[in-house]
Amino acid sequence: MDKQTVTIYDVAREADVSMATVSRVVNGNPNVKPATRKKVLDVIERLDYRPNAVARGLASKKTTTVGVIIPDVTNIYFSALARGIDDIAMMYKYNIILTNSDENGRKEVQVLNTLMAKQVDGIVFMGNDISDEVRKEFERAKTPIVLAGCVDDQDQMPSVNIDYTAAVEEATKNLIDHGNERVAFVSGSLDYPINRDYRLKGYKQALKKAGLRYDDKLVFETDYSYKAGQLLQPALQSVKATAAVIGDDELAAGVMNGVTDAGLSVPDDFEIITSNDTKLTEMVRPKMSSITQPLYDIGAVAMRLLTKLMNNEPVENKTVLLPYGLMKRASTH
Amino acid sequence: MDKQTVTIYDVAREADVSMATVSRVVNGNPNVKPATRKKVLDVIERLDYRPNAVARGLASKKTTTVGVIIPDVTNIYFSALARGIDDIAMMYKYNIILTNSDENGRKEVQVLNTLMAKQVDGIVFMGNDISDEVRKEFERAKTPIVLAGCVDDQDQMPSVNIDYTAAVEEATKNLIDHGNERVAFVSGSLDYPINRDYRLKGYKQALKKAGLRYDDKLVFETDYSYKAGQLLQPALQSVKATAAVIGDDELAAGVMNGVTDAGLSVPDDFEIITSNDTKLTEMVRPKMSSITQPLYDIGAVAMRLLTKLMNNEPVENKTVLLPYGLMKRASTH
DNA sequence: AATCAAATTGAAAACGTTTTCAGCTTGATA
DNA sequence: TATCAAGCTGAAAACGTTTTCAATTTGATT
Repeated sequence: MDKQTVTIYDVAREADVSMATVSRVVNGNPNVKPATRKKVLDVIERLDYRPNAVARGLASKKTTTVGVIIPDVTNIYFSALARGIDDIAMMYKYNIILTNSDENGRKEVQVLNTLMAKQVDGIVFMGNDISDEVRKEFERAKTPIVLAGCVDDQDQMPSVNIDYTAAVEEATKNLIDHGNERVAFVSGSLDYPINRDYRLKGYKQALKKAGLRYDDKLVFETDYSYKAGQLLQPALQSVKATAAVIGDDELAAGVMNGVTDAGLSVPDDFEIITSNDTKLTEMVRPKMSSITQPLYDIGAVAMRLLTKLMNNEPVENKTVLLPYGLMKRASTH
Repeated sequence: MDKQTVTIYDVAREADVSMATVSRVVNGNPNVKPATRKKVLDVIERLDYRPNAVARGLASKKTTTVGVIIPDVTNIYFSALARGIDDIAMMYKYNIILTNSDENGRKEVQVLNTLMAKQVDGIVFMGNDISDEVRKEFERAKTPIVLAGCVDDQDQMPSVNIDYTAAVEEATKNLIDHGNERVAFVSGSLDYPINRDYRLKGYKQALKKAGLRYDDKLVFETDYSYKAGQLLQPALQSVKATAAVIGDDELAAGVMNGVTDAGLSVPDDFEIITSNDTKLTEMVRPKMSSITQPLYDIGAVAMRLLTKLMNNEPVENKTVLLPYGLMKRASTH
């Protein structure tokens, strides 16, 4: 039934050497006489021997596997990060255990436990928020953890992000400079520090510098979904907003289509700047102006940082900010 | 440095029982006296003991981990399947090792090897094609494999799909019924059986039944990308196509925007039906009519099927076809 | 030929579980 | 009270590697 599995012991016997020697050649240890190496390699080939990574993991206490916690793979923003993570992981011979958390604290805790149980060598965590329970798990972890596209308001964890405050400030300023006096701030939950402490702060700063009064009627807290955006149009109109900075591309697409479907023109009647510069921004009409973020790179750099941490290599800067930009497309003047 | 790790042995000692008993209570084996169970659970709690899944995997020969090979997580079609896979996996207490293959045969083979080395209990494979080398790896695998959104032209592997031929035939017929005599077929590589043997076949059947001549000038073979679609407009115009059935939503969005940007009207001058019914179809203007597929379910069902295979449960039907539909939106009359 | 360091090798002990099998308890039944 | 089955429990052998440490071999040097 089960296909026969050949072990290091079989190879040792056939090659007439010890397991230790086989282990050495498999692991590329140079302390093996070339002739012996060849002999062993031949047997390995003949028997079609594959080292068992689980046994290896147990003996060496390294699994070459890292955990990745993602809110939802289906979200184009996070999947771009995930792609960066996986590519770099592969480059460094790691595999990735990917799990969707739905930003659900309980699920996150549970997943963290499973990952630790599986002895992953490290973890990349994505999400908008780090709940207290999650933070507690982070602390008990025996394993390095880095945050990607996820801000730590207590500034303890290694992380890779952009300067959301500055980016939103710049975007808001841009809209104000176009003559908009009532710029809406459309965001995901303000319980998330990334929105409350960073993005909103940037928005307020821009207002202040422009001498505009902050009006919390212009702040819209919703969830990151296309649908939510679409339904926002009446509310936006009722507060006389003529522009919006929006925290997520799908949400922005929703807002834009809501506005457009209501017969208004983007950008003539309503200007929009979104935040993540995913490929969605180019697919939608008009194309959306956006804060640009190096999405793939955020994931890639996070994973690279993690490899250093896992190797106990010195790390100059544990919280890295990647450069952002502002990409003008057709949803702004 | 390394935080102390507590083992089953420590628990056994503290609770004054054997490892076997600890193992039993951890695994919920009923053959333990309630008093003993409580005693052990208390110690587990006190020492904060977590079973080591790697050791467990070695001893039990089960890792509760499955491999998932995906062309690109960033592709909204595949990420929808992936989400279905992960949810069901979690429901059955499995984790997922996710790796991007880029449809690259060599990478696929390499990944399969890593997955087998890591002793995954099963594999879900996504992709447009199964190369000979990949098929060979499938055959040596000691582990069940199921295909999701991936067709096996040799009809040997367990798989979950929709009836692409019938779906494309219906879509094409719909376009023809609207009076289009020159319906283009825009597809990914025709090296992929899913396109060559299934979708194209449906297209031809519809033509035939409508008494229209098959013209290979109307068949466009390209890659699944927005950009590729956008660039297709001049070619489509030069062969006087007035409608198209398109094999991928991003590609379709590209075609549609290409057509629109060239000053033509969709659907008045050009009708479009796309294939995957991802959320993109709703975000784009006009919204795209599409063949509907239960994307999430394809992944979910594939994973469910895999769990049965992993448990050696009897399976009635190894190649399942889920129902498809046709969703009329604004890109067709 | 003797010597010594370096290069190669192997024996055996981890690694932390599960699982088998035999033995011990227990309580009910005859 | 003797007997027996059922319920619990523990000892120890896997599982398939890596790793340590000592032993052996080798080759150059004197």
